[in-house]
Amino acid sequence: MKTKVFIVDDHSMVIEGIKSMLQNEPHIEWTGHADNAESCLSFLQLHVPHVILMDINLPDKSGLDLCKEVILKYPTIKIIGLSSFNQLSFISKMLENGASGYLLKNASKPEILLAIETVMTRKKYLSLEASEMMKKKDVEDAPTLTRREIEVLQLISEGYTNSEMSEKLFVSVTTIDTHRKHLLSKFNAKNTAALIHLATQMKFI
Amino acid sequence: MKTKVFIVDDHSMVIEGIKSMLQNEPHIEWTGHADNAESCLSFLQLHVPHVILMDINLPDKSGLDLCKEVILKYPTIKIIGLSSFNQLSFISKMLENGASGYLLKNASKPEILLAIETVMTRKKYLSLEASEMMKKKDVEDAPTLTRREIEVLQLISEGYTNSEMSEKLFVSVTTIDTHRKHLLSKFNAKNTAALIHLATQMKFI
DNA sequence: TAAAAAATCCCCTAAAAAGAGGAGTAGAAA
DNA sequence: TTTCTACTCCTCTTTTTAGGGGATTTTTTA
Repeated sequence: MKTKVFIVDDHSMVIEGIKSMLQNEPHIEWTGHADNAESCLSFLQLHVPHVILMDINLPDKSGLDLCKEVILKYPTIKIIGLSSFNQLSFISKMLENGASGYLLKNASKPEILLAIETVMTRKKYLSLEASEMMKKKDVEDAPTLTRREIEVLQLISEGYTNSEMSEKLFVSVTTIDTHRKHLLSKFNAKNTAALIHLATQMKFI
Repeated sequence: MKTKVFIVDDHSMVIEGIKSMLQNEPHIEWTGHADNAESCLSFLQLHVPHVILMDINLPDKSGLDLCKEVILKYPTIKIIGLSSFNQLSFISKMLENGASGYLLKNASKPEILLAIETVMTRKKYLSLEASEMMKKKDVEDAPTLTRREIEVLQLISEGYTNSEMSEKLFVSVTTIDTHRKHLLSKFNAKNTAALIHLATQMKFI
């Protein structure tokens, strides 16, 4: 079965570029294109593709809103967000709004084909660059920890209590307590639970 | 410039399959194949390809060792590990030994092309399945949580105390306490810190 | 519809963590 | 040489969590 692909983008260059890449692919059927949200929606009333490659910046409506709308009306359609920018906020919003994938506009032919193939099997596809972005997320505002703090943090996450740590590290319980307080304030965490959650997400542990 | 690709695998079916997929690709030059480590190494003395697709299980030597050896002698060569198994230990060892990528033998044509393209630009490529594996790790022994438990778990990780949660969820503090106890026992965690650490790693939160 | 699972509520005690202070020492960097 | 940072140690009080029970009422689901 051929995968029916549709594209919405207001730059004809992008449309032509991708079209020429996909045109001769045996497993792809090019169903058409639209250069704005309005005409995309009217096309969908006549014909429902499997996959829509959707620009995030459209003239009449943001791709984010269009994405939400399309998914609501046609839940089977897989949407792959297209953008020139590798901005985290775009990527995550697009996925929140129901998109199955995200590609940069300079994506290569094999990458586009892989993305289409991947979303068709009910999986998500993020471009390498995009998934890198998703990974780092909060690494920006990660605090700077001292050697001892990292050590204590690690032990806390393993379930050690203060007194157990003090024995393990040959220091007083109050010392451990101090490190712990410093960790809480550096991470701006209300308590241990929040601390460990943040620290784990930020890959400290 | 064409990318010179070489393959080492003792199954001729795999070689033929991949060869037929890559043969007519304009950017790929098929330089040949070997069915064991020995003949691979002697081929490399005559001709250095850009990319080697390397099986992990070879008759005379493990792909892991061959990988290390090739990288040592020819540091410019990019190696993509091939395996039928999606085993975490293989994947990580292959990468430790200098490989630039990892593909399952049932990889599709676009995925192979993308992998080659990706490693050629000095980046790493892991198959979707492989990178999923790298992510989830311990998901196997993840406990089954109830709706309420997940809800409470989430709030704990955000730093809520029992009394705060009881207000938020309109239940008694003792109820929250019970959910908490169940969480600790389900995760086999000694305390909240260990609980949140495990739950975060297992992507519950 | 009956049994199982989930969610709710309660008791008690002990242990651990949080919050608020202050303070001395060794070593590195300015 | 001074200043800064990391590491260490302390007291005291309050809050929160853990560990041990037990019990009732809704929902699921077989």
